[in-house]
Amino acid sequence: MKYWLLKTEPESFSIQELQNSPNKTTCWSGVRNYQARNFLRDEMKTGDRVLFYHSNANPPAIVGTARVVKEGYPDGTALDEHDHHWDPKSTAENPIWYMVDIQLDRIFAQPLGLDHLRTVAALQKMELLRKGSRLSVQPVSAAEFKEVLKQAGVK
DNA sequence: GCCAACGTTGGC
DNA sequence: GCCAACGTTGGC
Repeated sequence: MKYWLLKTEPESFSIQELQNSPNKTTCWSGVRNYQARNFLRDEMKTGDRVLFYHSNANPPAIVGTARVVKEGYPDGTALDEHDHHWDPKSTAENPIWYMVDIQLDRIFAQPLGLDHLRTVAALQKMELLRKGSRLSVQPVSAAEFKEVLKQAGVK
């Protein structure tokens, strides 16, 4: 099993919206970065655990966890010319962009803000904390995932 | 709103 | 293949 961190701007799609989604499940569409695409298409597997991160938020924070419930498949929003994420280079025969489905696991009682995460020794190597880190789908080590749960008070 | 850090594009 | 210009991300 692998561990991941997914970023989202809560104004775009928040963990509360995930909780209110049917089956607390959503497709993770709209990723338009090749490195992130490769993780979605090739490496994320059913059952993998996900840290859910709110970027451009007050404060920016890890706000909960989810699980991968469907592995990589073509992102339909890339094929819809009326969609904001439409990409004319992507076709049904040759899709460029991929997504997975995730299901909410839990919302943390206390969000773990960036400033707090930076103080945790065991998390100093997290990609999220690296200056200039922009990747919206990031691998997380098992030790880091475990530490985040510990910081969140999850047993 | 600012701006540093990145990724992408396209001329050459 | 280089790299300047441009667009985007995201903390602050």
